[in-house]
Amino acid sequence: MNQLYNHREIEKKWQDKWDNAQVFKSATNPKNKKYVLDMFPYPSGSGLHVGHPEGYTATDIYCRYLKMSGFDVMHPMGWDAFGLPAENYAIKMGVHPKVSTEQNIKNFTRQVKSFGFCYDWEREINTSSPEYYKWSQWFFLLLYKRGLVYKKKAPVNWCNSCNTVLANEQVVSGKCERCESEVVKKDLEQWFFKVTAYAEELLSNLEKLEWSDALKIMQRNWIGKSNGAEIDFQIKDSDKLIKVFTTRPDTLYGATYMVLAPEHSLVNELKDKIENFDEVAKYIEITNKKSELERTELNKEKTGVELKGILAINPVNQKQIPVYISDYVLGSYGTGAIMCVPAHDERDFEFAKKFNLPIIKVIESDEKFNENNAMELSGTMINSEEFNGMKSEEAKEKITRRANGKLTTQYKIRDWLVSRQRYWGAPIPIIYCDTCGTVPVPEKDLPVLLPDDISDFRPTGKSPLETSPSFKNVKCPICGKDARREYDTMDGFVDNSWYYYRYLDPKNEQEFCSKDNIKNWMPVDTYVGGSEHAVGHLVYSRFFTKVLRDAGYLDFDEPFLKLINQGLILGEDGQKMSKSRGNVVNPDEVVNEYGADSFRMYEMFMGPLEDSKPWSTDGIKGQRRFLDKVFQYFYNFQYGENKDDKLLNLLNKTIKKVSDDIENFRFNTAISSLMIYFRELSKFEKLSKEYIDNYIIMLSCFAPHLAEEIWEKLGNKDFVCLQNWPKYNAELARDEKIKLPIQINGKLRDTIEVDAEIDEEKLKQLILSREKIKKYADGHEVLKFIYVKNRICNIILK
RNA sequence: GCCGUGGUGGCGGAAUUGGUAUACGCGACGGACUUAAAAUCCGUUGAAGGCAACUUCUUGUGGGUUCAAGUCCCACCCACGGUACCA
Repeated sequence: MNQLYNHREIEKKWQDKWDNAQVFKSATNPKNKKYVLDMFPYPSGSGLHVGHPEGYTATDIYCRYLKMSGFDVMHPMGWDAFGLPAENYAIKMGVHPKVSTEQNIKNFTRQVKSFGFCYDWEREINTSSPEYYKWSQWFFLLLYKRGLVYKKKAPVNWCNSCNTVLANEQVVSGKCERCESEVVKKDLEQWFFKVTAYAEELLSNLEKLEWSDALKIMQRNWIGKSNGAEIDFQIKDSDKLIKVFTTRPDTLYGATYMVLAPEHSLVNELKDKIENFDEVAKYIEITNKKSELERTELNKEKTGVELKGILAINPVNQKQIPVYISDYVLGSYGTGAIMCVPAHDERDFEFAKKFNLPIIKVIESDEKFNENNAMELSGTMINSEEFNGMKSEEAKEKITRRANGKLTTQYKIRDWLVSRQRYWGAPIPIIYCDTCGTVPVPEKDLPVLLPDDISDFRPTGKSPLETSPSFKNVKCPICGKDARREYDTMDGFVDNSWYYYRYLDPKNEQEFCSKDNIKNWMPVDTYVGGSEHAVGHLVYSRFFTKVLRDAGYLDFDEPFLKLINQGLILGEDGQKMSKSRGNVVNPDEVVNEYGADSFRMYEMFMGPLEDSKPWSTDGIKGQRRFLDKVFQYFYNFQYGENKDDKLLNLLNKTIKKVSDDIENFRFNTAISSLMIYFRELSKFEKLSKEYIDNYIIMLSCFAPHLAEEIWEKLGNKDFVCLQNWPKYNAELARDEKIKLPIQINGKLRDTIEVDAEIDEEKLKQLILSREKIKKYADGHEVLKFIYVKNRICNIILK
């Protein structure tokens, strides 16, 4: 009689039991700590995506394994609840963001809990709660105190649909990462965090992290370090200078013109001297109207306008060269102005061709130099007076000195724009007083609460906080006179740049986290999440940690030692899951129909964690089938005294394989070995405890509910998740007899079972006397006999 | 364009890091059970040829190194991800 495995009953039962017994509570005084962190989710309105439990199952298996192996594990979960998605959802549904966020968190909690993950729920955090965002505001003040926050009017990314500014990291190929509308530039006064102050360290410390090379390279490119020189060009008949940054000071003798970014301040300063200012002004206006996307469009023909009447003087040879403005020069990088060497820079070359500017070669290289291209390699100097004949690399420093320039370094990374003209975020803790100016809110007055007396959260381009009378007016903390608060709120990324500290001390009202707790648990040993945060969250978190270190709160440099990026789970059609494609898989339905254990097993079995892979409903059925068989087998099983050497050998191999695989996050092959062992195991009716218990313990990481149920059925006390992880015995895992493949001239012709310790000469005799081999070998001379121990044998015949 | 990752059966993938390619799972086909279907169980399953034992071919393409290549080297093609005139 087949006994059905009732996942709904069993999973609920064990989740409650774990809860009541508080088995996943983390230690207060860890000796042997491991901090395993998941990227916490945005509690969006659409509920959990099947991609979430992929990473969460991976860390869950790992944590269960670590616990059973004797480690004190920190494994928390929480909600990244502030930010645009939560607010946009609330506006759409016509409710207060607080209400919808609470609903969503409730739903997410139910969903996450349905998988039986071993989180310590007492540490749950919610970034939109005042107890949490008080400390986000405190971080703002800490940075302010340390000179790492400033307010500046600057051209910033503006999303016309979300009606707010965006950080560079939130602009994806010229579009808003949230709503995909085109992003335009606007001149606005905004708050920035000075991430650039740590650019060099953010770059150099990457080396000591156990992150994938791909991810490190992404960060390296984002930080974008370039070594070069700053050189001043005097403007003729003026006391003004054009300062340029170049990575190729060696090409200075080849500079035939200069270009300023259209937004460069010199353009206005030189207004009176520019003979064609009308034309120039028109060009600037057209540029301003362009969206970021249009301006950076690929293969666009170069445009620009000469500043007539303006000439710059090359500091090395006093040559007078024309000055242009063009949108191929960015105002935000370097000095916003460049010297142009068309012979040795592709973009300058294109521009020079179009405007008929002279092209002077100053470097020769062995490589062939096509007349339709710029030669961008290094080589030997020519046309450069006393530097001729010198290696160009060597000339860089010498020419810089000759030009009175200085060697410098530039980074692509920009300071982090943190102001948002939206409601659902932590208010920026700043007060504006007519007498005292910009005044930070005193720490004792934190948190600055989000006001409740706002009815309309729709984005208008100005923060909705401005419409709240209770929020707006405040007394100046210094002089006590009437003042007003900053209306803008902070980017949600501010909240999630430090959440991994708060988990360690979530109820502390005096500090963001006590020093003891930081010492006990940080840094994070293993961090798992999607690669979409490669340059945003992961850069900001590293920045926050470095600031905390310099402020004396901690003594390490990096928050996340090891990082694993799980791949995307695609729809059954191989495309990215989306509502419009109709290929979204709802985890609730899957858990309800097949159970959390089947879901967990399936997602781990799909393939390597890091890979993107398509969902398959048949695939999850297969896992359910396997678990059914396991349940079936153990349902009526009773321990006996029976032993079997072959099975014991396989058990020890399986323990080794599964342990290694879990430590390296290779869960697909771990499950495969668990299946292979079960196939052999199930051939026996009775077996002694070790064949069974060790197996159930291993299985409990992957299918914890089922494993507990079987464990209990077999009459065992206590939870299976509190058992010790099995140790493998190398002696028992070794094979005495091995199957050896035999090749003749590299082709497989035979296999032979031999003693593992057989010596080569004996083996050779044995093999050459075999009928199958004789058939090939007779009449041929054996040129070579290759034996790779326990691997293969290859006979080379003449 | 540049940078990165990857191309293995009908599908997801495995391969001890240079040593029996296709483990494990899915699907498909055949059989058992059933009035029938589902579920379950047993068997077959890279391709081609042969009644057969067996033979030949096969890891994106083309070369190379080696006793031996999915794995190493060179060239190319394709897919995915990142980036976007960064001077």
